[in-house]
Amino acid sequence: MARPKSNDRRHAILDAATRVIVSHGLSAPTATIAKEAGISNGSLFTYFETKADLFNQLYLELKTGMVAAILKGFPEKAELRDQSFHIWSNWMKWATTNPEKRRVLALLSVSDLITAETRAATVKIMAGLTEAMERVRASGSMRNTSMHFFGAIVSSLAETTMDFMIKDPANAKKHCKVGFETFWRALA
Amino acid sequence: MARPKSNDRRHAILDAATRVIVSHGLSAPTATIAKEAGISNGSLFTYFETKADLFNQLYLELKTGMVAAILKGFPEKAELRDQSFHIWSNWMKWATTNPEKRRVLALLSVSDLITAETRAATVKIMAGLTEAMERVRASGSMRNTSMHFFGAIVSSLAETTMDFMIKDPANAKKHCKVGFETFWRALA
Amino acid sequence: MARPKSNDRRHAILDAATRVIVSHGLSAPTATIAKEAGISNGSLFTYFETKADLFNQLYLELKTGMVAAILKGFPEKAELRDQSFHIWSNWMKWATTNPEKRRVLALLSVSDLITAETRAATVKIMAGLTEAMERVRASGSMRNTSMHFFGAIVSSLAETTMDFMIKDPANAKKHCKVGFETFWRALA
Amino acid sequence: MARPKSNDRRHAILDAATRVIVSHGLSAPTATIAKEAGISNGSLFTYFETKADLFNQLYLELKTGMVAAILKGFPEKAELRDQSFHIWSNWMKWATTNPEKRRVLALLSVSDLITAETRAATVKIMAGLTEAMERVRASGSMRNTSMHFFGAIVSSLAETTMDFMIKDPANAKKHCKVGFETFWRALA
DNA sequence: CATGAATGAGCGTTCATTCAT
DNA sequence: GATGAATGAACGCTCATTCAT
Repeated sequence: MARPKSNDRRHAILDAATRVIVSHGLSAPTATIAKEAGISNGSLFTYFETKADLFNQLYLELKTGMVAAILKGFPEKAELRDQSFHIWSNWMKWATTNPEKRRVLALLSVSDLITAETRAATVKIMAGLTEAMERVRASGSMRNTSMHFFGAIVSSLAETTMDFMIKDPANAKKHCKVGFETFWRALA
Repeated sequence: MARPKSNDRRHAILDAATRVIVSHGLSAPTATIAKEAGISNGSLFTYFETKADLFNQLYLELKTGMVAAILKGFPEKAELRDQSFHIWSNWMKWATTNPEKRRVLALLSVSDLITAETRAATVKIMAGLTEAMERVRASGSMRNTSMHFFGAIVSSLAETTMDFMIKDPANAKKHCKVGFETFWRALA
Repeated sequence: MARPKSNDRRHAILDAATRVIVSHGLSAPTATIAKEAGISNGSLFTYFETKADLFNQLYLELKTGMVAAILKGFPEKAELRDQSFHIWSNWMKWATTNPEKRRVLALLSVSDLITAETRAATVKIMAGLTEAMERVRASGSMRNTSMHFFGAIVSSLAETTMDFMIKDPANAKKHCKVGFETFWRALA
Repeated sequence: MARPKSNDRRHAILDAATRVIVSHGLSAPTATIAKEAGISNGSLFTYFETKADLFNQLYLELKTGMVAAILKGFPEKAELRDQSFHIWSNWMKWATTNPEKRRVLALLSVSDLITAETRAATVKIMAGLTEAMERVRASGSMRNTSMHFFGAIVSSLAETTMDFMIKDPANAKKHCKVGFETFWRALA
């Protein structure tokens, strides 16, 4: 039944890609990624048809992990502000704990290697998070604005806050708090 | 500071680069940029030492133009809210009028071709804008937060708003207003 | 002489190779041939040591089949012209009935994958046919020319005729006849 | 005005390709051809857009040269048989003098890299030769057969004869004569 | 100073063959 | 014996940069 395609290897490639992209950007050679993953250049293509395929799957993987981290332990019954803060702080924790993953996600997001299908799949992945946020929007100042716009504003505030938490870790906690308060003032 | 040879040609190249980057991304061949500028591939390198050099200068050029557009007709004596709205709407106008330039600026910003020196130079270019915003910050909810953080938050709200104005031009005016109000709520 | 393992599988591979070569040329991947034969890529190499080996055996197989078809029902006692026509028409029938096999044989013939040994083995395979033709030669205009040359001339006339019968099937019968008459005029 | 594209270099590449194809077949690496031509691998592509382009142009070049050699000194007013013999012997001379070119032409002819356009262009190149042969056909045994078929038959007899002249140079002259007589018997 | 040919390192991908399962 | 993942050399082509004209 032959050596089965190993999930470990698949993940080794994905992890290697993350590391290599951080240092070489999206133009990271597939050969470098393969070497970093401890496999031969050719083997990479038994797990991913093309470089673009690898990057699309990586994007989905990272996004999925991020959303899972954000929603972990979500307090279904808590007040809106507490629910919001839960999301906010989990998000910040994920970003500061995984700055490489965050960086790669950012690079991939603006890359034109990511297909429309992949972007569409993202919507599904984000569904849980979107739903939780929807409740904040519906009862706040932006109740007349589209969820799309609202979500984008939240994202941008969050990303900006993360940037500062990572750039200036000494004041990370403070930045986190200021960011959240700004968010709450703007959107609640 | 290095502006020898024909300035027309230099600008022709910079403009061509903008157009070509929009359609081909940052991996656009220098030869394509040269052709678009109506010069030979070799000539490009008498105006810009390397491709990275060209991109850094383009970045500065675009940023300078953007800031000038934002500050044009700034009402020195007006109330804070009006000053803020002036900046905000000029910014939006520039972005919607020059979507290509904005797109290129965004691509360059996340590119690792832009050097630390260039990023440092940006601070000077932004000085006028920063100063104007500083007054908003100092008297608002973020008076205890660094100007850096504040500026980044403003930027991110502005960029998000622009995205929607460009993506959904039918509701551009509405997006612009909602964006500004969110900004004011968050930061004033 | 090396005919281990399942002969069914061996023939499945040879048949698959014929089909795949027709559509992909001699650069057809062994993996494609294996898949077409319904086996795994690795298995192909338990039946044929190398791709070249596979192609050499295929060449011999096709040639053998062709000669058998040509000689089938050979009228040992008939007149020379009738014997000649028997060969000619059987040859044409084989070619028009098996255009794929003919095409592959042609490709293999000019390929440098076919070894000298294989080419030598061909002589044996052709022995029956050569012998039959020898009688035509010995009593005709080329009686002073080597059998080799004679055989090559016949082949080339035959191949040319086949080309036209296959390319222009509507006139196949006519081409066949014209070809034979040319042959007879030239060689008898 | 920059270094102009050199025709010498172009021909150096074409000649190098001929030599390399003879020893490596059509799968000859472009890098090997470039090195043989004494230029860098990249330079090859300033003269020929793709490998296929190079091969198509080579095909045309070789064919043109062959036809010119065949028609050289064609005796417009001679008798048909003498005209035919002129063509025949020039053809044989070209083939035996340029066995490499002939071999490459043969390989290219059956390759699927040669486009329909190139094959169409061949017809024009051959026009002079076709015309001369047309007269032989029209007055001979194949007067009721298409020129296409006739031409193909002539070609195949010629090619077969060449093979033997090259393989067995000691008897080249004899083979040449036998070949021509066979041709004349068959077609006149 | 303009031109565009020359250079050669570099990349994504393929594929015959091997070998762990 | 069958399977198919693993291997790594090989290839066509690109492109930033240099330099002869």
